[in-house]
Parts: sequence; structure tokens; C-alpha cells
Amino acid sequence: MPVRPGLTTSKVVDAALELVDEQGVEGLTLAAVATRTGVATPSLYKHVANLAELRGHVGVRVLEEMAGRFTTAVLGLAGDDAVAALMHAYRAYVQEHPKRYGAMPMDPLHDELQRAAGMKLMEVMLATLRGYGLEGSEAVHATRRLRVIVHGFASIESSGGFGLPEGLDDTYDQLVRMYLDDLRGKK
Amino acid sequence: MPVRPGLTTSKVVDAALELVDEQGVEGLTLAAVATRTGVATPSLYKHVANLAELRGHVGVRVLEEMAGRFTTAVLGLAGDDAVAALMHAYRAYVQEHPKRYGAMPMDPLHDELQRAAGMKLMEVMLATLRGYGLEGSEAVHATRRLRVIVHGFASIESSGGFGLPEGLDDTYDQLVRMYLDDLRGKK
DNA sequence: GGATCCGGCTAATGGCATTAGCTTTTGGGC
DNA sequence: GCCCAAAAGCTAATGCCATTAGCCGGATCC
Repeated sequence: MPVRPGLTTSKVVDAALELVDEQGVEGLTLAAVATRTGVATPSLYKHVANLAELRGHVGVRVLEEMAGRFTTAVLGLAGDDAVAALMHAYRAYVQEHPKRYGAMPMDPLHDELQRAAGMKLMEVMLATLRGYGLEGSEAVHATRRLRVIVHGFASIESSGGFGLPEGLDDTYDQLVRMYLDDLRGKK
Repeated sequence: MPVRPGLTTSKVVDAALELVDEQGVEGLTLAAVATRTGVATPSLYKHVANLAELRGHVGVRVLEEMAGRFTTAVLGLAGDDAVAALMHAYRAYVQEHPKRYGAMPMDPLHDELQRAAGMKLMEVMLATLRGYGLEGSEAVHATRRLRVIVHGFASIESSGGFGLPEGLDDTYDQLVRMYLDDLRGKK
């Protein structure tokens, strides 16, 4: 009974990600996706419930992409090396895809569709902190502090919020060091 | 020649801020502002160039409001006390106006209209760090680190990004302490 | 008292999301 | 080989929003 689809949900999301990369989140429009995929706008509704759901799919993609890259970056490392690698991988991802980062959902755990991907990302962070002997809520706090720093920096940098890009590498190194010192001090 | 205006740019921005507080940045629409101010949509163009400019005005308001509050919060304090007060004032502002915070421009220095307000805010931060004897680029880095932490936390908290609100006060205290320790260590 | 300017209005245009309903293609069961 | 159901695409229509053009009336300055 099924007809083989010329378009799939996955291809629609691909096109959406391209658009986000080029024009930012505001540029993600069903009309633009339709043009890019060579289809009439209403046809997209056969693959996606509506614009909000498409945004959700895009968010999942970003989360998965990040989790995958961070896992690779941290693989085989432990302690400070692992944490530093994770933090640098985070920044590198955002530098490569500044606009795309704007599509990362801030609260993936509150969305059924994004929950799994959000968990994966959080677990990479938690796992990276394993080995510091943090127990219970200490691990939660440490993960939150880490997230605050990487997201805070990435969010400002990706939106051109630091006046001059001058010395940004140094600033980031200082943040990494600050976080690690703090982690050690609290052990 | 002038006619006394029933509406002024300032009143339009007031209405815009109310809308942002209630519905978030996406809810800021000329049609909604017109309804709220009891005027037809096109009439707003007599007070504001277009939607983008209105957003700009809203951004300025937020920046000024923050700068004002932080100045008050830090007044009469110095050193760690001042920095802690600033950080807590930042969080308090965002907790009071979570949606409004989403309207704060991330790169005010790149916008002619917002530049002055952005400067004011940055200067409050810089001034708060005065007394740590930071010279030249050290002061820049310290300001950036501060901004990364307060914005990172505020941005995640205001969008409900921390799973449970449980223990968030502790997390924030730890961040304040981490920043201060770092500042002392580098002096 | 009259010219002028300003703030408001209505009408019109064009972009976008979304819905309804039609057409076509295709794969599976007979 | 043939029929049918379902999937995937399309066109038409609706409604919301931003923006522009052009009109109207009142207030102010002389």
C-alpha cells in the first residue's frame, strides 16, 4: 500500500538545518524548506506535523550531533584532560555552527520528542565528571556549573556578543582553568 | 504645528514590554501592541519605524533597567561583597522578568541605538571589579568571565532549562564562590 | 481666521502557516 | 494481469501579520 516517498521527514530536517545554518533560526520557515526540497509548502505536512514540530526535530538533531561529538572528544581521557576536552569540543562545535547552536533547545527534558537526546547529552557531561568522586547532588551541581560556563560562553560568542574577538581563546582557557580549579578544590 | 500626541514612542515601548513579559519575545507583535494601546496597527508607524526598531527600543529599556538596578545593588560595596551583590542582583532581575530577559540584546555594542545602554551595563561590571587591581586585558577577561557565568546561569534558568529547580540557589552560590576564588587567585 | 503639520484612520499588498479536498502513483493480494 | 487502498503530492482558500499609500481632522502658530 505504501508509496515510496520522494521526500522523507529526515530529508526535510536536513533542509531545515541547512536553512538554520545559513539564515539563523528565524530563517527556518516552511515556505523556505518547501522551496529547497522542491515541493509545495502544504506537501511538507505529510512529513511533519507543523512548524513547531519541525523545530523540535531540528533541536533533536543538534542535541544528538553535540552528544556524538563530545563523546568522541572525551573518549579515552579522564579527569582534567577529559573535562578540558569536553569544554573545548563544546566551543568548537558552536564555532563551526554558530547559527545552528541557536536551535539547540534549552529545556530538552521537558519535551517528549527531545527528552532522549537531551538525556544523552547530559550523560556525556556526567560521565566526564565521573572520577572526581562526586556523590549525589554534588555531581548535579558540578554538571550545572559546567553547563553554565560552556553555554554562557558559547551563547555570547555565537551571537557576536563579545566586543572584539581579541583574546577570546585566553578568556576561554581561563574559564576552563577556573572550573577545574574549583572542581579540585571541592573534591 | 505640533499636535499633542495621545500616544508616544515611550508608551508604545511600555506596551511592548508588557507583552514581552506576558508572552515572551515571540509574542511581541505590532498588532498586539496596537490592540493594547487602543490604536490601529498602522498608527504605530508614527512612533516607531517598524517592528525591528521597536525590538531595539525594548532592548535598550532592558539594558537600562538592568544597569540601573545593578548600580543600586553595588552602591557602597567593594571587593567580594560588591561582586557577589552584582551577581545576585543579576539573577534576581531575571527571576522577576524571565521573559523580558529574552529581549536583552546580546550584542548591544554593535547597534547604534543600543550602544550607549550596553556601555553603561558593561561599565557597571567593570567598576565593580575595580579594586582587584586588574590591569588592561586582565580586567577585560575578568569581566568576560563574570558575564559568562551570570548570563549562562540566567539564560538556562529563565528558560526552565535546569531539570528541577531544586538546589538552584546552592548551584548559584557555588558559581559566585568559584568566580571569587578565581579572582583572588589571579590577583 | 487660515495655512500647516501631525497623529490617527482605512484600504490594499504580500508573505507565511495551516486546512480542506482532489489527483496520481504504486505495491500487494487475488 | 488487475483492482484497490493508501501515501504523497498538488491547488485553492483562510486568516494573521507587517508594511505602504493616501486621506481626514484638529491643534497651533501667525
